[in-house]
Amino acid sequence: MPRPIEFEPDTVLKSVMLQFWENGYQSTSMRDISACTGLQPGSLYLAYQDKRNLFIEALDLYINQRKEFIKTIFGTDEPALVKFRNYFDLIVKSSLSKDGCKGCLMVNTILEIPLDDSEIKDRITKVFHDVELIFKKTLDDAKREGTISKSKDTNGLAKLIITTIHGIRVLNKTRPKKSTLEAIINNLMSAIEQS
Amino acid sequence: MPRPIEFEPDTVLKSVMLQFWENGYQSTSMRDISACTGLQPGSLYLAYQDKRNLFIEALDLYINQRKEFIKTIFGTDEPALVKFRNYFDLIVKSSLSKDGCKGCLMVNTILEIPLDDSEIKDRITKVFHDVELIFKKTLDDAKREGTISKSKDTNGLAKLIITTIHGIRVLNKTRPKKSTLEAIINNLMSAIEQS
DNA sequence: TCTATTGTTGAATATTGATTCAAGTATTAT
DNA sequence: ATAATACTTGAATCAATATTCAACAATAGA
Repeated sequence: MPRPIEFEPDTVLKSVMLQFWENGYQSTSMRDISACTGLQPGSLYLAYQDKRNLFIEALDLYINQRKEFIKTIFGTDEPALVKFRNYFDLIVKSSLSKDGCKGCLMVNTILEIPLDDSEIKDRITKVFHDVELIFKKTLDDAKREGTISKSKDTNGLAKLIITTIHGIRVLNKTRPKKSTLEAIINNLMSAIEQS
Repeated sequence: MPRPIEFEPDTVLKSVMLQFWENGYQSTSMRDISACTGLQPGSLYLAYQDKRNLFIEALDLYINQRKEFIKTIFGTDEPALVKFRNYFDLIVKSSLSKDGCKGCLMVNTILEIPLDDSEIKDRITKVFHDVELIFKKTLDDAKREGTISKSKDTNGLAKLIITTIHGIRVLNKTRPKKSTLEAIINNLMSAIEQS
């Protein structure tokens, strides 16, 4: 009976996500969103309630993409240290790409949102924690494979790794050179492998 | 001849800086600034031209405070590795304080400002670079003191350290536990000292 | 005391923002 | 075809924003 939707939800949400990623939450106006999606305010509000909710849906899309990305790297049966090397190489590669300066939407968001918006903050914090856990498990694998010392604090090392990744996302805003990123990664890899 | 200024510029600029630090550039309105300083719009605009310029002056105040902080730690004649330990301890301490979740105004800002605002971006990038250089020199001191291996890549290690600090500033938004921060720092210290 | 100069006030302005809504439109079941 | 339903349109609304300005006030030199 009803009139069918004219836009493709996946396409629209992706455009919205890219817009928020590039300009941040506050600096993206509903008019920008109207422009980049081709949807009029009425359609946007009917489909997504309000700006904040639209943002959350866009953020979720980003988060799911990231989770997929992590899974494709750490879900393989490669040696643990190779997984890290592959992951770091891709981080460097994306950092150097045209869009590298956009950083990470989760990192950008957690710094931008008001301190009291715990819904969004908790969503992002949870992802950080999940990723950290994947790092820890992979480091434990490395122990079992005999490629890192049994005495390593894999828990703390996992925390250092994700913290460094966050730091690189900050650094990306300054358009770092390839040699800079590689130096960071090489020293981080040394910290993982050493002793 | 002229009527003298009624407010204390240092006090006003400090209030403004704290406001921007807590809420970010976009989320701080001129009305907020009027409220937190007690100055009326007319006075603010006469003294500081516009919001962006006021922000830059507040940012400069923050930057100078940070430079002082770094100088008090790395300008001493303590052993190089003790300087780093002292610095990290203070980072942890401030991260755990009530205001720790505010992060670092420079990090917050470089993520929030539009990608094309190179004046502010370059100002912050330069500070990051200066700090990195202090780290590198201190690491070179450590080599001379014989507390780290001569084969260490002090340049890259300095980059890893500042990147980790940036990462901690991101992490601070998630209200990390003391043990988390200490684990990161301990593993970073290991990376500095090892082999 | 008077005047030139600069600081202060807070209401007014002009712009932009998110959001709403009345009117129109496309579909499908009848 | 028609009715019922849900989507689309884009102008209208309402609040908030940065900024300006005319009136007033305080100082210091004459």
